[in-house]
Amino acid sequence: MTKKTSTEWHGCPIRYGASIFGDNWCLLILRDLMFKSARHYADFLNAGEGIASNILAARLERLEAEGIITKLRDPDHGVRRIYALTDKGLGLVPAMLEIIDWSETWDTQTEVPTEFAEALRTDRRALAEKITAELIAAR
Amino acid sequence: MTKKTSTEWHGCPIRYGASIFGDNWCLLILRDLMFKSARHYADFLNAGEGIASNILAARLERLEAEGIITKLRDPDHGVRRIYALTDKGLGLVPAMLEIIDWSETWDTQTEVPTEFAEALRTDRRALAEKITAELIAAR
DNA sequence: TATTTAACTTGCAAATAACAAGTAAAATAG
DNA sequence: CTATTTTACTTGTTATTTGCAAGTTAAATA
Repeated sequence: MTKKTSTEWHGCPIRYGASIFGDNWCLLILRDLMFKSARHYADFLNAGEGIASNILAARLERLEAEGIITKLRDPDHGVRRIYALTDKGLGLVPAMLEIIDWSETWDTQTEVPTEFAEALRTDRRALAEKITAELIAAR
Repeated sequence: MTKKTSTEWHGCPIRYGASIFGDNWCLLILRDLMFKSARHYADFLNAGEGIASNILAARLERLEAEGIITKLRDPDHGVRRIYALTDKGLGLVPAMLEIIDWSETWDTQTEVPTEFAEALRTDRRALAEKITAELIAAR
């Protein structure tokens, strides 16, 4: 039996992962960063999910503190900040793709573009690398 | 650019996934089911994370309502219930493995057994299938 | 110099979680 | 066959978090 014992798994990876992944708003912010080209505060605020401004600020701060995103001045517009995924944040792309695949498989309401679903099924690693490369190019 | 538009991604897979994955306690319950052979209410309650009994009951109900777990009488002990992953729940094993891998990679505190980490890196699909097969055999 | 833009902050009401204790049904012990 | 224990919850209360509406601040544009 593949089994955890409390000694073998002392620093539990799921518990750590849950500190970021186990939060509804963090997941949606990461989605916007990865798949919706969100970069500015207002992008997340107006992403259509209805996140409150104080909650958004708190989550961005948490993600930054965890080293998952960076917050930098926008050189084109000094009052703006640009939020971007760090390498650690980009490391979550494969996990996100798994969740997308799972939702597509099991939730009838979920509608993923055919092209994307196809890429997910046929060459997931390539898709992850493509998305990652694009995000690196854009930052 | 790989990009979501609101029309193409109407039933958003991340939003759906977040309804289960985006919850700390749900993630830990799924972990216990997948990797710690948890089956009974008390197993989750005493998993060491300190979940409150009312919260546990609420989460188990939600997971059951979402079709991710089943709740059945224990034939050996009528007052007991056995909680087990459905096929839909088993479908989350790969996503969980991605999170484990990510935590192992990026969190210094996380300690995954060497054998497990090795299997994760060399043959992830095989590992997912092995875990899934074991869980099916046990239910 | 005055207004607007963009990123937050603040204060408060409502919802959710955590804590401690209690209940109910079935099993075991005497 | 009755009394105790086991197991899975529920209930009531307090603490924490969220959601909402409005306000603040710094930089850009008019």
